[in-house]
Amino acid sequence: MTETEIAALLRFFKALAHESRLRLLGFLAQRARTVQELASLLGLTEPTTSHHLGLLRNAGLVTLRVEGNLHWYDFEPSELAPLAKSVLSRQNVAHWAGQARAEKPDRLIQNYLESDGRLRLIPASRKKRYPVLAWLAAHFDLDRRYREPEVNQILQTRYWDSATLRRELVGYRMLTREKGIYWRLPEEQWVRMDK
Amino acid sequence: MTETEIAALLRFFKALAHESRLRLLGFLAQRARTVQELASLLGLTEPTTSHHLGLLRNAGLVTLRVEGNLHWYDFEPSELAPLAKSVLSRQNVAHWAGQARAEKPDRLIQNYLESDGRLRLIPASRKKRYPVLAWLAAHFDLDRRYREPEVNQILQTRYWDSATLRRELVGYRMLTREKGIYWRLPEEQWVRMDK
DNA sequence: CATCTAATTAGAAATGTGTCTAATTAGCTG
DNA sequence: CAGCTAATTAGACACATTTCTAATTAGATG
Repeated sequence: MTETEIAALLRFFKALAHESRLRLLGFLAQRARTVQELASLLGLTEPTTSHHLGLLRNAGLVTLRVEGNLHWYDFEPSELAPLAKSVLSRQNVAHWAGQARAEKPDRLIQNYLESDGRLRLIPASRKKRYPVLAWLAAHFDLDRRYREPEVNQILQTRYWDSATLRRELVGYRMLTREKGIYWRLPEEQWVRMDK
Repeated sequence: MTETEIAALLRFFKALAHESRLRLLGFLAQRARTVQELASLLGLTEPTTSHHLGLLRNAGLVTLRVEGNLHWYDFEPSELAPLAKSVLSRQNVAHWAGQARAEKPDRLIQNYLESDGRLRLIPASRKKRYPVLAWLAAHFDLDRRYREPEVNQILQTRYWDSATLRRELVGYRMLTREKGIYWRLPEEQWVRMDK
């Protein structure tokens, strides 16, 4: 086994040898996320989060897609991390996330909220609409079924046009519907940000 | 995923996140070894080696079998390390060992050598004879074939009774013979110390 | 049982890693 | 282009890990 292969192996194991990074991978295995969202989920600052993401990227465990100002990281092991490709399934890794930190909504969402916490408007650009819809989806329990009036009622606490929100949520597969009954889908089934 | 499962996962990755420990695992994947032999192979002191072995053991990657005064460690992942069991084959891990450090024979062997480097006697106890025979086996190239007189000649540089040594080496499957031709076997085929 | 040997444990110095604040870069928005 | 936003980079400090020497433990040997 060559010098560089050992070095790659070492980078790989070192990347996984810290709780913050396991949790980061967990959240990324659920769906692609931006740095500030991850920082808020973990309760760390953005520079620290950025540092950890750099290590994960170096180990070939995550990818980065830059979209304007936003950096979308995703759990996507490369050939650099053959062990990861064969062993770490998205499903399993998603469980490493653990408890998210007290979810004060991140700045991006805050910008679209009134002081009373209601939505000012639905962001026009796809890349800003996505996190806002994700935040709305979190208003629903994963294991509960809802009838349409209930869905509307919940959404109306956040925005006057509940019908549009409902349609958008279904479009992104954050909610789904069958025979008039709605329920929330787990994040790994959402239409991915980057697709 | 529970608190303790994450903790176990973390112990596992941390155990693998240091070059010395990857190399230790490499040497152990070849065969069971004592602390002082490992220390000598890595070029570390015994306390340091002992410390690393403790971490590996805690992570469920190696086992320890005490035999009198000697502690035999072996690469033998437990259920504590499910990832290891499924992914880290003995064969592959053996390559992590890398270059052994300048092999000044360890104390145990030194005790059986004259000042000129010749063997004083063949240790009577199985557990001391084993490392001495391993040291003798290293006198032979892995990829070469030897005729019996050659084998005797090499062994006679170390001890007067080459015939007994030759028989012992074959018995432990450190050497093997077919139609009067001898060759050295890789360590993973030796009769294991602990069996 | 006195002594020797292999290993571990204690404790200290050196090195490495994680985290923060402050400064900087790069992209977007009016 | 002036100002704003998301992210990274720099630098400093705290915390954790590695490694050593010295002391201790536990088994073997005469």
